[in-house]
Amino acid sequence: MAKTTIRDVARLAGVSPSTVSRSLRGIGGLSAGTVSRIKEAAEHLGYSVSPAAYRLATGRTGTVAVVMPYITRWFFAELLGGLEKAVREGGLDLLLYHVGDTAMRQQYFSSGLLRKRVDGVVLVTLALTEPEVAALRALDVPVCMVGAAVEGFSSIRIDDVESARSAVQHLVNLGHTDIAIISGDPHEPMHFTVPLHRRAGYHEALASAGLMARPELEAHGPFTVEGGYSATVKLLGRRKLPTAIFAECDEMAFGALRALERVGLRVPEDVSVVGFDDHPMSSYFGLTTMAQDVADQGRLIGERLVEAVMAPAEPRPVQLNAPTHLVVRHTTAAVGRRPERRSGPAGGRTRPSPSKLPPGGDEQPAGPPELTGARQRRKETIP
Amino acid sequence: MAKTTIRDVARLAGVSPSTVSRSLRGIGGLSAGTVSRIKEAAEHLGYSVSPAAYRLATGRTGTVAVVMPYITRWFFAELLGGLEKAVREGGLDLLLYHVGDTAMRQQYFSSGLLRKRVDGVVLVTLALTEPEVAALRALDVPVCMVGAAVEGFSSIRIDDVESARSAVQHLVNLGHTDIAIISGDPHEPMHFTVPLHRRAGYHEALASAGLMARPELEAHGPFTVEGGYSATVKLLGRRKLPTAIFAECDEMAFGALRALERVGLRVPEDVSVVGFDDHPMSSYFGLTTMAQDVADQGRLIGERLVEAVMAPAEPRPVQLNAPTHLVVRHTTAAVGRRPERRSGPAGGRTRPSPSKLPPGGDEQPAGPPELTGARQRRKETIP
DNA sequence: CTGAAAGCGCTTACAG
DNA sequence: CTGAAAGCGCTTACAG
Repeated sequence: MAKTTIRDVARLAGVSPSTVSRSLRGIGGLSAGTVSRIKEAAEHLGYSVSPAAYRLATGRTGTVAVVMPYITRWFFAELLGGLEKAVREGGLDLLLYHVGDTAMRQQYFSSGLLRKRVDGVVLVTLALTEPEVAALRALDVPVCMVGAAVEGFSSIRIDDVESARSAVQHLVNLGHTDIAIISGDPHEPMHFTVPLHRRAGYHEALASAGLMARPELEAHGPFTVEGGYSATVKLLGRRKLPTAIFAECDEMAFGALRALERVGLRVPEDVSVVGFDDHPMSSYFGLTTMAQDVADQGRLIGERLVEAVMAPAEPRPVQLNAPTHLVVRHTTAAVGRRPERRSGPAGGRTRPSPSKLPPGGDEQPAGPPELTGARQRRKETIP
Repeated sequence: MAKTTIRDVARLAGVSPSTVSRSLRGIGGLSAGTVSRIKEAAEHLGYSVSPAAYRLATGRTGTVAVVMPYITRWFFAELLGGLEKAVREGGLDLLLYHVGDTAMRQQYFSSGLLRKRVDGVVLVTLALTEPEVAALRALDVPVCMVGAAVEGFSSIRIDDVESARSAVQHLVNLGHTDIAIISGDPHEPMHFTVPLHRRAGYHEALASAGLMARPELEAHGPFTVEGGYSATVKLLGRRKLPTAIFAECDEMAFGALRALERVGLRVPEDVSVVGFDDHPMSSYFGLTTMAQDVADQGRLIGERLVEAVMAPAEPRPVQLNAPTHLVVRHTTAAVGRRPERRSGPAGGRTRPSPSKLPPGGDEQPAGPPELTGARQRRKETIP
């Protein structure tokens, strides 16, 4: 059954293989009788074209590659979901490539692993070097980018700078002046641009409010809960305590909330927190955040790629801009709402001892475990 | 450059194409000089074999398919990460297929979309029907399963029944007798077996403790935060309130914690909660849970598939068993630790009014937003 | 409207 | 140890 060839179908239908081929691809004006006879024969034999032969004959693979630096992180899984849907609905197969570090990048780009293998590629949040761009161009297939843009390639992205600026502006509007940022490591080897841009937006907001950017208000770590936790721990160990924290992604914000909780700082009374993404768990935390629709970005760029792959002539690249919007929940509040800080300009607040800060792991002091509690209050804050 | 063929290499190296082919595949005893000359020529021309031609000539695709019903949910994203790594290290490509509903299943299995397209397949948590199994066998390639087992296919899975039983036994050991379960919908159309098995384990634990299974202690929803939230809301709207809840996955447990919080029930004082999976955010919640290493399962079955695909003769299928272990944190406690419930066997507890339960969405009453607070207490419960 | 033939770029017995 | 040739299963000008 799986071995049925176009010749078998031709024989059974009493026509030549070329006719079968044309008929199957719906080409040319075949007589209706012939067409239905062929269709029947093909059905009867359970025939399906050999992708390998088709590829060799036409040069088209019917496949696109998705290349991303993470798979399990929320943003990437979400994007992959949207992409897969669009790509499959477009009738193409999706090849998944994970490039987690610079060594893997080498492999993928310079050694041309994608060559002759795909009809299109989408790169996710990868900041391409010149040689990488050149290698991609040499592939001579449509290339799409998510979260970055390169001349000649289609792309979709949010405005990270402006979105971050606006998130921080929300904090400024609430009267905060000591606004910290927990960001991605600006020196990590993959050179992701997202953290850079969001940090730039943070600085813009500060500057336009006439606030100084102070190094002691910046800390970084990976875009994970743990990364946000440890970055916040660093922040809390310094001389100057922030009254607000901008987290470059929600996962980091979750970690920040955890760290603040552990040292007894209340959110938003003592510290406001704003995140970025609107992760599905953010509403649980009542997290104020800059929302983006990631699955939709995947869908849109996927459709774009399908279109480019299918088109007889490659259409001009387009730069799509995905929207973001601030979702105000309950982790941000005006500075004025923290009455206990009014007692003095500088001395009215006790700094938690950094030495008491626990690591981010699982181990915790014994004592009566209580997770919820605080009924009256919390009942109104968490959906 | 991308158009270089084996003939070009042969010409440049001064040998025949067949020799080039052999040399490149490391076959036969070629003279060292020839080999290096060929290698040089290939390098110089930037030659890489055409996958399509290779496939057509050998019948091997160098590709495996991963078929799963979800992409973004934690378990699946995590598994995919492990799989991708193993598959790529094995030198194979990974084709991703999402089959989200029964209609898509039809497509994938009956219409033989995978035919001649892959050298192997891994199906994730799909409960295959007989025709589907037959279609898969007709593919005549190694098939691996995750979270399910079929005669003749290799598989990896945890013991869901036993693991769930053991999680619930933990609750029994703490003296709980009114133990509820929030489970996957037993009647959803995809017929996933995981919820069924975990529910069976729950019933086993109950039975062996001499406890009655009571329908009013069961509620279900999808394996998501929202699913767990709404299932718990259902639970709390009934006559009989549980003193403990077993959530079939951690995401549901998060939703349960949220719902309990909202009605002012404390965890674990009023209600104990145990989850399943050990999601990375579980330690944040101090959630007691039955842990499994999902990425490792992906890696193991991926290696197994690679091995089967590469082997000259298909090795015998193996059934791998992945371990689980209970991680006790702070959402479970002995019944005796809830002093306020001692006042009376049945009347000592106020049931929260179900009418006050809000929907799972984002909207919440205004009022002073407070997320953390309860400093002294919480600081000891959350890592 | 339909066939016969060449060609896509490899691999692999088969000869030498 | 190395070539020449057939074949993998399609598609597509090229004839008719």
